[in-house]
Amino acid sequence: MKVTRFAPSPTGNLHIGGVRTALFNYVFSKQSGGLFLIRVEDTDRERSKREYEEDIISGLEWLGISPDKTPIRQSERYDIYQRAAERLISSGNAYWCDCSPEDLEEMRKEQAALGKKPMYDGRSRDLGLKKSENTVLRLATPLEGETIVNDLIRGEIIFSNSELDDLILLRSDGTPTYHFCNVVDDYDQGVTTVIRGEDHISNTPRQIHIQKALDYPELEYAHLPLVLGEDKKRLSKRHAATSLNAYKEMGFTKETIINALALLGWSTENEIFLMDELIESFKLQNVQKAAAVFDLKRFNWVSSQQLAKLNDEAFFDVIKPFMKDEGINEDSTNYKKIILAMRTSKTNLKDIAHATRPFFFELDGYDEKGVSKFLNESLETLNFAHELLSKITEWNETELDIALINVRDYFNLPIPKVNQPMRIALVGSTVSPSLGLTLELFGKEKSLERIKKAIEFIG
RNA sequence: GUCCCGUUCGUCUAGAGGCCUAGGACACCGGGUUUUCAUCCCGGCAACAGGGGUUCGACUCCCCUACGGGAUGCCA
Repeated sequence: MKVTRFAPSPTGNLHIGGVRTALFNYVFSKQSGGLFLIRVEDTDRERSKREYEEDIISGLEWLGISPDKTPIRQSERYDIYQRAAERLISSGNAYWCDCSPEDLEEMRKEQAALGKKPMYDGRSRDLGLKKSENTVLRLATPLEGETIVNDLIRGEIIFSNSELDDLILLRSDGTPTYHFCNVVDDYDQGVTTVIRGEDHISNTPRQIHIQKALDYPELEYAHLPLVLGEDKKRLSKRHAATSLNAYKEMGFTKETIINALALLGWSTENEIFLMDELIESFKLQNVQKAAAVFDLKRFNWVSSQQLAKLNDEAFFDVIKPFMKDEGINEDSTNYKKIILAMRTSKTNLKDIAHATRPFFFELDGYDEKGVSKFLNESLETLNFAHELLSKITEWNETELDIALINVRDYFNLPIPKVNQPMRIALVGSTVSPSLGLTLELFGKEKSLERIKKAIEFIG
């Protein structure tokens, strides 16, 4: 049974890369029948905000990535870190250091000048300093030997201990640092497997040192490849929308987002799947080592496939908020029929909802190309169609199709010559569902009115 | 600078030494179906970063180089 956790710092909205990390953690734990936990790493008091924390947790909740226990918040656990620090001090694994930031700055400069790796040289280590106003607590890390990280995705990664310096556990204001809290909390929460971004690889040996000093058991690690933008730089606002909310607002369903994100760095035979299928087939060992470029086109494709899987009622449910955004309510005439007719016209819910507008609102003009190509030469056709349609009493697709054939036959024209101008008249462009259906959806009155308007437009 | 991670079609990837004439998907291009668009179906284009080894044989193993990324913070 595996216990995993997602440990975001609430310094921004839930990021799409964060969602993927959380997803992999969730799936990995669930397939072992284990637990998925959330821990808010808000030790950076300057940048952490409660609203971000809420955004992150509710975003995951929306996706169905729910924690099995109430999320914990590091800022509320300082006494716990304090106790752990005291243990380290009494066991001789940590010591107080009074070097000022300026001292350290200078030290680094000197080392850099000599072509060495800038790092704290441990000068206070054996001074036996007491805690005072400007002291930080540092971990006494092994000077020799090596630390091996056994990564579930990458295999063994070996670090020479001489590369690592004595990291700060408690700042001079007494607050604990990231590495320290992270290790204490993973232990406290009973985490077995740490799945996180690749950018944490070099942090891992440091954290292992803290673990060892505290006598904690070893953890499993898996470092996920990063998500990149088109230019192969870390995905940021410059490339595309990065927040989960943005994708939600674009009209992607949670199934789409989960599916598409799982496919970033991981693959399986059947590329379209739902959460439980993912839990069944996911293998951490199959996760890619190299970073993956985020591609919105692929997102769109997954979306079209996921939407196609939805039955009518499920589709109405997911598109409802987007219809509302367009100002279209459920009680509008032919609401459901119109949605069904337009279902496959676009790849996401927002665009589909938008595409139904001509059925609900007055046209704000005609497509120019359509006008010049079809409408201008169709005065006679439209007049005739108007006359013919006005006589129809059974206003349904079948009858209307017959009428349209009659128009075509009367003028002996190819079908598009009749249908395209009609489409322009009705929806403003040459794109619409089957014309008989389109007419049916508009209803007799509205159809005739729009054809009339088009005639007037030409005239 | 030093340490660490990585590198297969434009993109996501399959590939665990011979099954590789390197497979699939998205995108793109062409064709078909369709009253338009979309859907759907068929076809096409297109990649092992470079160089050395090891081996009878290397996309697969080793080394070097190049390139990209990360770490090197009293940020997380």
